[in-house]
Amino acid sequence: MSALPSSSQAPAAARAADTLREHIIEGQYRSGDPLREASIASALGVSRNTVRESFRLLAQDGLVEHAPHRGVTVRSLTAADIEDIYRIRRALELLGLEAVGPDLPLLSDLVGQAEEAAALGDWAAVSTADLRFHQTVVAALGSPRLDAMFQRLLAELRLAFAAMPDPREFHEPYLRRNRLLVGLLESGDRAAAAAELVAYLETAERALSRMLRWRNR
Amino acid sequence: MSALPSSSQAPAAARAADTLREHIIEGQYRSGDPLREASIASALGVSRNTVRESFRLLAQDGLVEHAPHRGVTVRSLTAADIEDIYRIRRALELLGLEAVGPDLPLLSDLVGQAEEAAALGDWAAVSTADLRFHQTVVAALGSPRLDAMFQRLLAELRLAFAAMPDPREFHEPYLRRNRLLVGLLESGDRAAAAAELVAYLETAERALSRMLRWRNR
DNA sequence: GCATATTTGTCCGTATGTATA
DNA sequence: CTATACATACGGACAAATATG
Repeated sequence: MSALPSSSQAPAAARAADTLREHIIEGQYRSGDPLREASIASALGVSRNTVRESFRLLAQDGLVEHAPHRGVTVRSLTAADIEDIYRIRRALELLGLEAVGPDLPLLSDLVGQAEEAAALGDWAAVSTADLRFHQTVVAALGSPRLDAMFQRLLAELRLAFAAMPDPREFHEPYLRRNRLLVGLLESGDRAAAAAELVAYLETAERALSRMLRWRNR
Repeated sequence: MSALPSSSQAPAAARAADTLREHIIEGQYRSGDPLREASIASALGVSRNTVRESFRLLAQDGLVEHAPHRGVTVRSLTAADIEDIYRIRRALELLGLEAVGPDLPLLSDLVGQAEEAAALGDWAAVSTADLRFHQTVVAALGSPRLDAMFQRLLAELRLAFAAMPDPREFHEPYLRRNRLLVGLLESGDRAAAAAELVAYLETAERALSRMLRWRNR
């Protein structure tokens, strides 16, 4: 499933990419912000060459954009991006739902993790557990390539999550919905589970595109 | 639709990646072959830094693998890879087929290009036109992300194509099948078109996995 | 539109660590 | 186990493109 942080003995470029990825996901840079090679190099204590390599890695995740001679900027999502992402989510997660079987306890456990994080008010952790939940649904399809693609997709989504003004208001409703979804799956009611998933995605997409429209004036 | 070669004034890393991509696709390196930074740098007349950056770009296409402290090697596909790729092709191209409409003349034109290339015995060009044909089918879905993913998928496939002993025997049958497919679409018989596409993919997958099994002892 | 400052693009030399014959 | 080849990483330098006043 990857998405693991690189160990301390991993290549410097990978470690640099990890810290930058975290900073971006946590919203420490805003969409469109330029990432200057020199300042980041000195901030992370690595050379400019290493920073440039880490940029290429981040570009693979869709978290930054690279424009020749203008450097990289934090990716900024448009309304069309949100639409595209959620269209694909609907298609893939619905397919995945039909294949979910032995992973059900894992899904239930992930909802539990999200609930614990919510109790602590750690909405970043809630978000992480939520995304891992949906990644697990897709993983039921057993396709490494779809897994990788979906992971990039969710990484992009975090850009939008980071821009949400009230994380709690955004993430809290999904706790109950995911719990409900697991219940429906456990009771074997696939049709109802599918309907609930579609409704979930619909709600999230609306909230995000509303935020985007608001943010872009 | 991208996949365009970088212009001569593009960054050196991008140009180097283009050259290497072409070499790999044309089968000048065999699967598993190591790509040595130093030798490639001197061969292309660029610095090792630039070569390293180009490696990161090629990794995005899935054409090379990067192992820490062991450098990059030309990706080698397994039977599981072929299976995964064709499962996704079936799903995406069938969806795309339903959305094909105003692109029909373009599809017909691409088959024409393939036929011309075949007449000249240029099987690499036949392969390119064929892949572009299927890329166009998926493009009918109108999703930039699915387009990008599909392009990576087809780039990986070319690794297997390059390993085919007799390109003509492999590619020739698909000319007629694509022409047939366009005819069925033009006559509006979507069901028959879908069936033909599935049969096409089945044949190709079989041929490739047979080759893989033979090649790996 | 021009001159200047900033930043990226690219190369080189070198030192260190890692894997393998 | 040692030797060697190679990747990793740094820092400095300069050219080229872009942004800024």
